[in-house]
Amino acid sequence: MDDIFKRALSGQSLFSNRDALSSDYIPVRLPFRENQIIGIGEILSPILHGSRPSNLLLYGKTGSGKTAVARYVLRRLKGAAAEQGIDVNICYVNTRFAGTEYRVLSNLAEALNLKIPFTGLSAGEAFARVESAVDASKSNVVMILDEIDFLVSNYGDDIVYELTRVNERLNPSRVSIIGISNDLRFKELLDPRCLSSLSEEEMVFSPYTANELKTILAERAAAAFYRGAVDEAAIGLCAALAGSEHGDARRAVDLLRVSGEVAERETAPRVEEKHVRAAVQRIERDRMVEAIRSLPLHAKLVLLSVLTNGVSASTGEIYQRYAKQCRRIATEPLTQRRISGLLAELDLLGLVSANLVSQGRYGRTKKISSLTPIDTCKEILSEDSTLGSLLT
DNA sequence: CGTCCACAGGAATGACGGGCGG
DNA sequence: CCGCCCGTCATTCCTGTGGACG
Repeated sequence: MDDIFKRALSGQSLFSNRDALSSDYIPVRLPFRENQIIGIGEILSPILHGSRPSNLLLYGKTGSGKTAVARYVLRRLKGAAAEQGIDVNICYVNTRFAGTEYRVLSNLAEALNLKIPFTGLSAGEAFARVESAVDASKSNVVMILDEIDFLVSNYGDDIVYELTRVNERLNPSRVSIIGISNDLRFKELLDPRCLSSLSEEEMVFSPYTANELKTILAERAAAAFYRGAVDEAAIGLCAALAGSEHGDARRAVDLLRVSGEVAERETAPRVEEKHVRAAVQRIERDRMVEAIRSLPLHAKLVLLSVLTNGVSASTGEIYQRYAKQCRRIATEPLTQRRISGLLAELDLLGLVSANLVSQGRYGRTKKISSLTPIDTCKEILSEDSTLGSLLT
């Protein structure tokens, strides 16, 4: 332990500023997004002479810089407005992290320095409070609704619609909305009345190319690591791995950070390609471990049933097995309908693969097979004391 | 060419633990 | 303390369906 601290103190650490690789870091420069930055700046600039800017919709796949660009421009705008004595409030909410309609509202309220109990109010009441907070602020409020496609596809467009209409009732406060969507077909989900007011302006973010990723990573690396602490080949590999997916910059940056941590832990003098490869494994494993750990009991039981069932099995077979496991630990099994739902969730988490197959005369079912290494999986499941006796 | 299997997956509903304002 | 509303998880009931079998 002393050694670790000593090394950290004596400057053996590879990171000079690890935060530069964290997910909510907004870099000083956003290469390859100049056009979007200027475009959004122009769209929002009416704020500076006291009128309401158009609402705006940003499209693009994950890690294409939408969020970073939006936050970057708003930060600059806020600064410029402050010089003019204009008050700008920025509310950023990631609707998927927020989870529910209600929590989106509560996050918006929080950004306006309004405390809303995390449960207990009706959605209407919560909305009214947000609105009155906006009113009371007597300022320009810009709301960024990140991953807005999640909100709309799960909870409908009521909130979005109401938010776009708030301006009709408020004076002098003004609300403008920046919606950010990962789903390019998002517009189809939206009611036309809502669409026209939300997407007064639109902007598409195309994925970064592998070369662009490389430049971006090099800049981040320069900010985050000491000089010479990262091999250029390692950066190239990070970029290539993330680029082969769809140019996801967030993934690339995460990968680089974890690579750095791996290298640091083995006290390597610099980050090399092998550390990147190890990082890929670690990220995947961590994701899996975390996913399994946070599973509720019955989902774990279902997962266990899938694991112990050889290559692949139908929903019905899994259910039989699951019910048996339940009896062994004296737990009331859930219904098959529910298990079907849990299997779908496990599929979504990537812990299990479920494929719909039709066997004609012999019905239609999902063929379920495990995607996770059985041993690691059991190891994590065995942390749950209620499952202990099932794992021998 | 229709039947009918073995489920998928939507909708409505309810139990539960929690917090609200009065 | 009450009546109300919340989100979450689960149940019940339901309609839908691809294709081998007859």
